[in-house]
Amino acid sequence: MPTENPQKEFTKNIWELSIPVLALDVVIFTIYKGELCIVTINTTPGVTNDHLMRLPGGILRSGEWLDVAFDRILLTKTGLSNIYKEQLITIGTPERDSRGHVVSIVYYALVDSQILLASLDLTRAHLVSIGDVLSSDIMAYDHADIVKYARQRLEWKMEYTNISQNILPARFTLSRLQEVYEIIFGHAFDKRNFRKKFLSTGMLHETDELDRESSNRPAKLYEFSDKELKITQLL
Amino acid sequence: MPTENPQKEFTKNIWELSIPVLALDVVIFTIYKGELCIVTINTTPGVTNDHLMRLPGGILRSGEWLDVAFDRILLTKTGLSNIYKEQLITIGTPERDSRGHVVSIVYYALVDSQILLASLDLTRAHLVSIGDVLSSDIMAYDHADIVKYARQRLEWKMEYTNISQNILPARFTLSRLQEVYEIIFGHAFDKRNFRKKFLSTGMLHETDELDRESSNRPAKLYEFSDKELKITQLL
DNA sequence: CCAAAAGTGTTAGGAGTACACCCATGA
DNA sequence: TCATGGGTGTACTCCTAACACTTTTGG
Repeated sequence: MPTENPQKEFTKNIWELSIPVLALDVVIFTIYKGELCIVTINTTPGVTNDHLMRLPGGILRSGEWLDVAFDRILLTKTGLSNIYKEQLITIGTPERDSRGHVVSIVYYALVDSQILLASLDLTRAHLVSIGDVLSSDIMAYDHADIVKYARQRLEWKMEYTNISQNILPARFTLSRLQEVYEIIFGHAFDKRNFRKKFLSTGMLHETDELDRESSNRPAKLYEFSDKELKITQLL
Repeated sequence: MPTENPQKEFTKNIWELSIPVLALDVVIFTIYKGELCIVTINTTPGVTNDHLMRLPGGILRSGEWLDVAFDRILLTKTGLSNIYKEQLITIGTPERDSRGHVVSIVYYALVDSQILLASLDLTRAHLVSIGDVLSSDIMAYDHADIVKYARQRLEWKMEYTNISQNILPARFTLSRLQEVYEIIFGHAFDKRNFRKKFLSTGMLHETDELDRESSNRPAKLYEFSDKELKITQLL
């Protein structure tokens, strides 16, 4: 039963209220060692089968804006902050969590792996490849289904928007951009056509900087001209 | 403060709880008298400025599946049942409702106007054209913004799926289908190209029935071959 | 027989796709 | 000088878009 002061014993009593509890979960995508990966955290021991992973998530507080809750939960669960996100879906099946009725607002997010690794708290969070998530039962609740759905949405969005900039560093070579697309779509693209298409959209801006990392011919570095989401058929 | 028996005094006390209240709202689209319209209901007197309309909506109950809540709220607020819907977005800005923090899961739905008019409870619900919704301040809260967003999503979905079947009767003429597209997109399409394109997708199935309503040459009636959502570039 | 909507093909231009060689650099 | 990835153009095919007349019916 609810207490006289619900704010004080928040986590203890919310499960006993007469309305569903609102949670927020996020599928954080990055590209790491040539694979599309997501960030997972350990499940609370005792609540689900141990050894299972879950998506970073937490409970929304009263009066808290969704964006604020997102940042708070992201930071406390993974150590990350200020990453690109979009709302994906809200899931409300009552049986999802054994503790009570949880309705979960799910986001997906994109982050460059360099930025990710610089602030990810590896004592709590891990990187798992999409292949592993979808082929083995390592995710608790229905989180593997959510990841599958998020991956599909990501693919669609990559086809007709400039969101790929959020999974890359600010400056990148066209070969790297193409590699990102090939990893996410799971097949190769023709180099000349890919460049032609992408450059013709006007979404990219050529810098006067060269990539000096490789021991081959240095590649030109590009950046996206618009930081905002822009819609253009790409592939 | 919460009572000893929150279930009993449900609507009175939920505003005082420590977590946000979850609501469900729906933008119901139909085509009526050559215009794209939505269903609105009156706002509760005293809660907002009177004379304002709002989207049909209600509070989600604990343990209630989203689909069940949707059907319940739809029926009690409008008299409708069993209509096509998709989840649109979840909005959680704390200031939306003056009574407290409401997080609202918004759906959009499509229904043929004949079916709509057969069961819509006109004492509580009304039809308003999209033009009126967007050009005048007749919607309470942020509901006009939601409608605008829903209309955009509808347009996108019409471009590459077979959802238009849900705003039409089971059998319809190609001219009627084209008219629906012209109303929603706000411009004319070439008759021959439109038919060619639509028929080439294989989404339509020609029946042996003719439309005998008009005083002109009777048109063939078609139906969609798949009831499920099917994805194909259309326009 | 007239008015009104149904129904039907062709062509020209643009976009997409397939394809192979030279270039610049560091080791 | 060699290995490696960077960078470029063309031809063919397919899809898109523009366009006008004949057919069928009810009144």
